[in-house]
Amino acid sequence: MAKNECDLKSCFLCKFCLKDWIPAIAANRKNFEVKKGQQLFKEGDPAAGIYFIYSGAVKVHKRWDNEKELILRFAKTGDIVGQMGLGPEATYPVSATAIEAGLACFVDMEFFDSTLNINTQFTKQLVMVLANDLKESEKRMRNLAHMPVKGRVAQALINLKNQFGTNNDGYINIELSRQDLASFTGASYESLFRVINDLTEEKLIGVSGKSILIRDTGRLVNLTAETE
Amino acid sequence: MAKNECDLKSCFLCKFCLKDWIPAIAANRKNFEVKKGQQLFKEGDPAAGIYFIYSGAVKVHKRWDNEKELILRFAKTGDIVGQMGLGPEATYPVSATAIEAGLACFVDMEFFDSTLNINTQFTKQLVMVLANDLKESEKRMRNLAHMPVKGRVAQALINLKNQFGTNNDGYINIELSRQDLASFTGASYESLFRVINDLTEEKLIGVSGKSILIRDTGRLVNLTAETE
DNA sequence: CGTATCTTTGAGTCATGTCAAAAACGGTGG
DNA sequence: CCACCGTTTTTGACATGACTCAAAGATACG
Repeated sequence: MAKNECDLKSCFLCKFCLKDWIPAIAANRKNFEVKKGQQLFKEGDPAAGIYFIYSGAVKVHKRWDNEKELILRFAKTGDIVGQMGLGPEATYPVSATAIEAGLACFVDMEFFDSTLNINTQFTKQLVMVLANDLKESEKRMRNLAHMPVKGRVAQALINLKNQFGTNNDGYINIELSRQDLASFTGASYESLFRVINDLTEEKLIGVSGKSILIRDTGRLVNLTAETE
Repeated sequence: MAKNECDLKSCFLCKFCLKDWIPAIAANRKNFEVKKGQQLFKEGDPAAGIYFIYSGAVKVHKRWDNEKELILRFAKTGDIVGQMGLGPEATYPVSATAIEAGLACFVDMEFFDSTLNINTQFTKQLVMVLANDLKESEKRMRNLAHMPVKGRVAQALINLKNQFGTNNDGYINIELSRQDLASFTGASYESLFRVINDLTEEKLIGVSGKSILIRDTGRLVNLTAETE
């Protein structure tokens, strides 16, 4: 393999980049290992650049009140993190923290920006990614406003299953702390706990340690529609 | 003015488009008047294309439950609507309805897509717009999860003032029904009503019909920080 | 084996939504 | 100009979902 080609198949950056631009990427990217719990950046930091996740998992979250936070979304292999640092404001509006060790790639904003100027296909792909994130965000926003906690937990579990898939036993392929799951659904720790209990008793899900198994997708989906 | 040049200064599409692409735009766009209350599209509709708002005001909203909705954002002169129709899903995930009469421009998805392929500057601008929308959306999401209604109303009023400005008397330059204001803050009609009352009594705002005047920005901003 | 960190449970409180009904408003047509 | 009807505003009472607080069990861990 040529030294200046991307050796990582799931590199969003390389996948959609011009052939003759790839050497420049190789020269400008910084690959590095990420430890569990490591913070890639936090809200308020100067927006230094964009991160591409090769492996592992990262939570993107936003604080409220020094105590509470909301997890906005998760990024895993092939996803981008830090794109909200784009635009005139020079700081990240959110934080990004690894929940699973892995490998990431950093590209500084200046180089990223020049890529956007040069590479239409890449920029277009970014538009698609952002449009999708926006769609998801607006859907969750609506849910936060109108859907009760139980439905939101159901929705969160469905989303997690879609994003991370399941292992051999059918358990969702991500281990989240209860606290993180609560922050992801926008509920308190205790509320989440009780709902998880309910769902287990009603046999909609199964729990083993931190792993969660969806037993009855149909009824879980019903919870997300509720009054309809 | 040449017939094939864009005659509308606030056309996002033309402003960032290549000179030699503008004739193609002129041939492919459809300008039309929008009446108050007119629905540009509704969620579930096939994503036919993108709308550019020249004048007037449009709300972008998402239903819940046939009764309730959340207003996600407003679009006015220079803004784009329908961009969430981008991507593999062929339907709009939201609705767009005029709250003020005005002028809009429609470009079908196919042509829009080919513009994205050809015009890097335009595509890059779109990235910036989307990144900004995403930022705003995620902020509001966090607020919906953790900020009490009063703070959200305060935030909504501040946002409206920033987006629409004020008229000679200092009143925010948009007339929203109370119902719409409630849907925008993610609260019930009655809750919104009581909060507006409170704020008026506390002399943070003034109300005249549907128009609202911000009297004390400082204390209003405090409400959005609350416990900090 | 003791200390710290999570889990689990219970009880109490409060913010917000719901429901219902009265009052005010606005337009329309006679 | 007024009587009427539909809509929006305003108010009160109430129900309840969800958060908070606090404390007792577990579990991990050095």
